[in-house]
Order: sequence, then structure tokens, then C-alpha cells
Amino acid sequence: MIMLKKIMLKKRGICTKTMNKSDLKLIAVLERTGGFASAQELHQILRREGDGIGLTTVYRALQSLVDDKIVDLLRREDGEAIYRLCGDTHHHHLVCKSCGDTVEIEGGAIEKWAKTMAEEFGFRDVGHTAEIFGICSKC
Amino acid sequence: MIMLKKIMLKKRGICTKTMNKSDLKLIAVLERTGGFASAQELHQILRREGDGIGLTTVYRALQSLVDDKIVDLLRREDGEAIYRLCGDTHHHHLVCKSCGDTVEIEGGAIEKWAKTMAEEFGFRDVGHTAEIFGICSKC
DNA sequence: TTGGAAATGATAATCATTTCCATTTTTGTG
DNA sequence: CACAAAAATGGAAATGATTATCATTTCCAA
Ligand SMILES: [Zn+2]
Ligand SMILES: [Zn+2]
Ligand SMILES: [Zn+2]
Ligand SMILES: [Zn+2]
Repeated sequence: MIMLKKIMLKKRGICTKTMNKSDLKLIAVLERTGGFASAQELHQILRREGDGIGLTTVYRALQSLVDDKIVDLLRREDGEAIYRLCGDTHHHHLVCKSCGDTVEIEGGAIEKWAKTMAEEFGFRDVGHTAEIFGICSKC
Repeated sequence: MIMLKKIMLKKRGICTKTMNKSDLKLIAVLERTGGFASAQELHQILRREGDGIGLTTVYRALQSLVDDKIVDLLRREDGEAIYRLCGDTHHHHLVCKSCGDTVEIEGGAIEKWAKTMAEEFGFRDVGHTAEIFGICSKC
């Protein structure tokens, strides 16, 4: 666990002071699995690995990690929340609908588009979402 | 009801042959309210207006309208599905987080961006989502 | 050591959405 | 019109994710 802390610190400059054991467990499992996974799936994975962590705690940890911008939250087509460890800079995703593989991509064009549109229609405090999904070359 | 059919026909070129009473009711209420609304909200509105339509039927009608590309489906932050009557061409939305007002906008830059990114990473059959949200000038 | 704060997890509650199924309405045909 | 088959409808129950409660456990600083 201490090693993980150090890795995380080095890799992401995250202050682990505010992180509890569960947060770190979730980061670890997200790191191991890669791609997006739902809270339920992450819980099952941890359980299968012998960790007795409770579902409630999984939800709590994920929520806290999302608040801290350490994981991305987006939604499956049916609305279920899925989570993914992500870089700390703003970015978007290219997701394979078949295998779930995900690429983080730059959204330069999007940023400009969002800003332009917001200005044109007099919106302020604007944010945006943009995701691309398709079938990857392996599938 | 027949008048509505004709209006819809003229306005959208939709084949009403495949549309039943419930579909038309939902179109009408969506037209009246404008903006996005959830299935539950639409059901309540109809009920309040004296229509005894069942929740099941509301869900069914919305599903069918989404399939026919007559309404847009997107998601609130909590994952709840919200629906909106929309033009038949591909477009995106600029939504006010405060009052819910929505503007349909062109996504030329997005379309290009999505295509470019998909090509770069070898994805095929790609689709995309892109929404902008902020506070409108009135709010 | 110890008292309070934070974390945990089982259980129950919530709430949107789906499934089931019996009943009603519509439609086509003679 | 009468009547049977097909489609539509809606109430109730089931499902499934997420959240709220709350008693218990773990941490930690004084
Ligand atoms: Zn794939
Ligand atoms: Zn962006
Ligand atoms: Zn507004
Ligand atoms: Zn587009």
C-alpha cells in the first residue's frame, strides 16, 4: 500500500493525505483493469480477489475520487455509471463498444467549438462532454 | 388527433402509419413543453391534464419515438433519461443548467474531430456524443 | 491509554425502468 | 353489424443501480 502511495504521488501529484485505504484499493483495481468499469463490477472484482470491501464503500470511494478528479465518470447507454482512472488534464475518450478499450484523446477542436457556441448564444460557466465510440481495430 | 397527425406530417415528414395514439400524445406534450423532460415528468404532466395514460405506455411510446429518431434521448447527471422532440438531422445541444432551456446547435467541428480521431486510432462504426451546458443569458 | 472523529459495511429504502399479464381497443373480413 | 385476431394499454410486481441509515470498528492525536 505504501508503494502504491508513492507511485500515485509520483505519477499524479495527488495528495494521499486525504485518501483512505478504500480510495487506494479502488485506484489500484482501476489501474489493474484499465478501461471503464461500473461500481458493481469493481466491487465484484475486489470480492473475487478476497477483499471483503463492502459495496457501499466502493460507491463512496468512487464518489470521492470523482470529486477529486482522479477518476472519470461517464455513463453506459443504459445510464449505469462507469468509472475510469484518468489523467488530471481535461480530455475526452474514444471507447470501443465491443471490448471496452479506451483511448484518452485531445479535444482541441471541441474546446474551441464549445467556447464559440457558448459565446454565440450568451451562455456562461460552460462545460461540455464529448465522447466517441466505435469498434476498435482488434475487434 | 388527426390534425396533429397532419401537422407532424407536414413538419417532419414522419410516417404516422407506425404511430399510435400514445406516440402522438407524447409528441404533443413534448412539443408543448419544449426542452427536455424525463419519462416520469411527462407522465405526470399528462396525468395532471386529465389523461389517464399509464407509465408503462409512456415508456413504450418514448422508446418507440427514440427508435424512430423522432425524439432525442440523453441523460441527466444522475443518469436519468431525458427526452426531447428534435429535428431529424444530426445535431448537438447547448443546455442551461439552471432553467433547462436548450438550443440545438451545429456540430461541424465535432463531426470532423470524431472522424479524424477514429481514423487515427483505427476505429470503425463510430458515433459520438457532445453536449455543452452552462448558464443562459436569462438566468 | 483513551475519547472522539472518520471509516466501514450490512441492511433497508429509493427510484427509474422493465417485465408480466389480464383487459380493452382497434382492425380486418364476411 | 358481428366476430375473431392482432395490437395497444395499464396496473402490479420485479429488477437493478444507487443512496440513506446506523451500529460497529479503526485511527489518531492528546
Ligand atoms: Zn475493441
Ligand atoms: Zn473538452
Ligand atoms: Zn437558463
Ligand atoms: Zn455530431
